[in-house]
Amino acid sequence: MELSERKLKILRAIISSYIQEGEAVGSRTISKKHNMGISSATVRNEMSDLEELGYLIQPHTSAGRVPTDKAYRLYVNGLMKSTSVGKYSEQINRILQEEINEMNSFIKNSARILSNFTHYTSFAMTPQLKESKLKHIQLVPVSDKKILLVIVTENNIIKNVVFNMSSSIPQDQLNRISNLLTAKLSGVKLSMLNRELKNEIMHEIYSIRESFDEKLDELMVLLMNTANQYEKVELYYNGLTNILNYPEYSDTNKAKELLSFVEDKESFTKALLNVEGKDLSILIGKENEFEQIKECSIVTATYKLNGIIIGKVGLIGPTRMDYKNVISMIKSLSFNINKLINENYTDIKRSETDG
Amino acid sequence: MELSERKLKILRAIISSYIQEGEAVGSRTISKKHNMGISSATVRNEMSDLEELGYLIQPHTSAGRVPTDKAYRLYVNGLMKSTSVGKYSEQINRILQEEINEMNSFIKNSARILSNFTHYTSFAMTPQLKESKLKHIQLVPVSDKKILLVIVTENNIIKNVVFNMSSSIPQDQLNRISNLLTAKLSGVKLSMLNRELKNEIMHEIYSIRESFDEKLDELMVLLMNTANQYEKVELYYNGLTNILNYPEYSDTNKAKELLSFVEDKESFTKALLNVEGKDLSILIGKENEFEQIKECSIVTATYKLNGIIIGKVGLIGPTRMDYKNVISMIKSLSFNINKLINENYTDIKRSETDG
DNA sequence: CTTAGCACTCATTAAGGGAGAGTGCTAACA
DNA sequence: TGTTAGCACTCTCCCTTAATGAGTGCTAAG
Repeated sequence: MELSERKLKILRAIISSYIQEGEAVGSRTISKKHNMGISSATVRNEMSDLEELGYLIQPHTSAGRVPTDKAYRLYVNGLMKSTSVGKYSEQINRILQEEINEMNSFIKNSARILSNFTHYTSFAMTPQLKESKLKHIQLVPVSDKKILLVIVTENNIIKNVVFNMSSSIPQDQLNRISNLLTAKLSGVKLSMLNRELKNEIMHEIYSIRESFDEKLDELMVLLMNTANQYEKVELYYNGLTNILNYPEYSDTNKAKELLSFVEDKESFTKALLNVEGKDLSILIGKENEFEQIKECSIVTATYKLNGIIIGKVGLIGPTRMDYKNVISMIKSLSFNINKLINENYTDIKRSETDG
Repeated sequence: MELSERKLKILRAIISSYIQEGEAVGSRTISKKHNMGISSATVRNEMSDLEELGYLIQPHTSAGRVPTDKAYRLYVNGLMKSTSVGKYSEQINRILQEEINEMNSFIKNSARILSNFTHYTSFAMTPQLKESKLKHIQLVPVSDKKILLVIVTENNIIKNVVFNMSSSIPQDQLNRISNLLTAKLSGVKLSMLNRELKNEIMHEIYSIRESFDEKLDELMVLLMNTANQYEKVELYYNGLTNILNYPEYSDTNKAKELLSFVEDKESFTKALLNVEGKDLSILIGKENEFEQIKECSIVTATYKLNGIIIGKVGLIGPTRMDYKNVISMIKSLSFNINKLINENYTDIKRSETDG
């Protein structure tokens, strides 16, 4: 059944009001404050219909009405006035620039911006790199038997891993091995590292016959074994306590339940990875998979590198979320993230000085 | 005025009970449950004295009594049965080992252990390195004009900074510069980097006359300018929401006030740095400097490298904290942190292969 | 010095009773 | 047929009142 123009108008008014005030909306409020030129009785009739259709519920008989998840869904799908990329775009761009040099700081900064501007709890995932290609490998001596492996991807993203070797390798050999590995592995995807590639490369390398074979072998094993670590995604939050601003969570137990869920990075990351990778995804209330967040909405945006999604930013708040503002904000943010990432972390032809 | 043996016994019983239950303790409870062989009336007389002496207060006339900060101070200073290094020491050691290779992960892990074992909110500061000496410097090409600077200190701690250069430097030159910088700067304290040292070193280097002077100059300026960044301390939390378990914070506003304070890493770090650097420091209630935590206790332990304090771990909770357990736990933890750090991150004679 | 006894205090809880917000329904009106 | 005024009804919220009970301080006797 299609909703009449008037029903839509009333529904929108109710949703707006509820998002603002957080209290059940009565017919009189709508009739008066939103100058509909319609009496409260008429509004009541319409509201009664809207309730029957599943867009509204009454907390109790003599309360006003509250929008359902279905109503919010309708709202974000088009009922709210569509939002352009927000007015804060330039400001966001400026703040993002401040931490552009290092990817993780950049992402951390993104989360901070989002919660500062929206007053919800924000989060940001660092890039997944399994599809990234290696560009440069550098081994750095740390201590006698510890070696730092620095990986630079073609996206200019940097990863560190420390290895424990069974015996020490002198500096000049480390440099030679670094050059060798860079030459052999550059252009190879991180996700390919842990395959039979190792044997193949070892074969090639053995044919050159260097004097540090057995060490190189051990090194390769370690390198391959820890390859899956590079996929490890970090999650940053900001504004966890913002949740406590909303009357929905004035009950400590409710607040605790939600905060504990969010604070547990592992399960929350899992939940986020499950979210479909659309440019902008909005999950409202019971659309969420996990019980603890079925009264929340999660808005996430992706960021891409060369067209491939590598991470997500977003925020979580009560279903009564200021979607309009939030969406405008998150669009601005992800627009700027994408722009800056692709300016600063994009694939570049390998420098001729390599190898 | 000295407290009589009996007064001390009663006070200890009250504190224990209040730490356990979180509710004002009455004379009857003490007389009965702690089998003192003393009537409640006698206990009342003693409690009245203790109140006059500032060890107890009554929330209201007909409530039992609650220990004051002064009472907790007495308690931790010796009233509670002294704690040995706890029984979980081995378990802690095992868990710490899992993330031993990289300092920041190690510290993050420490915070996790602390909150998991105590159910309070824990925190851990990453090492301050201004007193650390450089051991190795490696420049790694990232993109055309971006260079990664990897610093390894004599403590085997690794720091990364990405620079933007005005022009590109080929790989082989980067290696030569790296070697040069390692040779010139190893043994130098990080805190010395931003001084006139630069000019001195440049002087020396100029005398060697390489072909890339102006780039090196730029690089040195960047390196020196960002030197203060190496001191930047990171703060990790764990179990933020544990605070919500305690009835003291069943009021959302109180919880929010505290959580916001703790969540603000900058000001909280500042607060922590102000704490005197004893092996074990306990700040009870109003002993804390900041208004927002004057109803909390903060227990911190330091960790050292070669006898120098480089960081802190600790936890925050209501003044009604289970000091006995907490102190035992944190002693175990810091003991193991110190042990492992000094095994894995201790100064080592520079390898002969350097330079 | 200790303790039994007792009056007193005060938080907590439950019950009762407006007040107010909002509804549903009906009947009249355009 | 849709709209609206009117009204009874419902239910929450808040205030008051009263009962309960935990715990105290004081006194007087042991």
